[in-house]
Amino acid sequence: MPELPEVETIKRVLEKAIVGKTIKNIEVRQAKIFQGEPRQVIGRKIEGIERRGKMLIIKLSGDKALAVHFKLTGQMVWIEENPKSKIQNPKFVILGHPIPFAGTELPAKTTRVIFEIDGGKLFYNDLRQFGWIKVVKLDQLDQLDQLGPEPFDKEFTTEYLGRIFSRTSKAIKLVLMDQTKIAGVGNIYANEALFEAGILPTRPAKKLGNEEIKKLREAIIKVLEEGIKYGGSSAKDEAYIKPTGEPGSYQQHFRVYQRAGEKCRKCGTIIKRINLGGRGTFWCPKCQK
DNA sequence: CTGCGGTCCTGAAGGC
DNA sequence: TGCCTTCAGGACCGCA
Repeated sequence: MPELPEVETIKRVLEKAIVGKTIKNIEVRQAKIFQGEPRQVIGRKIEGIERRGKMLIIKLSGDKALAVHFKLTGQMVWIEENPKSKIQNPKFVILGHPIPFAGTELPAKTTRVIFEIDGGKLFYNDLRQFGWIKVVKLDQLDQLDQLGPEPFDKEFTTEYLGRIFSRTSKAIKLVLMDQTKIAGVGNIYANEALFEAGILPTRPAKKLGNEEIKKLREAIIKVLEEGIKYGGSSAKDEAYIKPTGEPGSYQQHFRVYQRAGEKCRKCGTIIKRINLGGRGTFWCPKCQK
């Protein structure tokens, strides 16, 4: 599921691929996914790509933008037309590499929206159709979602976390995943950060000590940076891939996520799993207190 | 205001 | 083998 590092990866790839180009047409294959009028964005130039929490923002000329939320199974795949191809049916390449998209044809059964852009096509695929793409005015972007501070921003301080944690007795993991308190942290990175900080996911937020809060803040930043470094995580049952069609590799570095029954990398104790707020929750009973 | 549970959707996995 | 049920999961909505 695309969380902050996955959306950041998508952002960085698309920045290189489509900024400066014009949207020539939009094919909406699943009406509920695309909210707004395609004709309001057709003909506009892509001026920049940004990320806010788990949302991708495609800034367009004029006062418009496309806001994309991938939810559980959304993907963006950029297929570039090969300008050098002399073949009648132009070969497609992905950012210069003639590799097939995950071994399948595009559009796929799960393709919900196709953007025809100068030089290629951008496919929005979404198996479970929880995601959306909205046409918004630039000045309405902030109203789209009430999001807490970005973990890489300077307001994301130990003091800030202390303040929000002190107000609730909810399990700390649920607070980390609350987008109105911290933008961009989802299930994978909440699990990983709590292991890294040595804190049990079920601990009431208000019971954390100052030293633990400081460690947790650093752990959140550390695991998110790692996630970005490895191009996000394409774990089993997860639909995330980079817009190049390649998977991320952070799943190879998971400390606890989806490792129930396996040995803790630090102490060898068997990793446990429970359901917390309806989400798979993983921890090491020895390393986390 | 907070917190909880239902909802959307599909494919995989489990039960008999 | 095959049908039916259950489950995962981000964010929103309605209700207590």
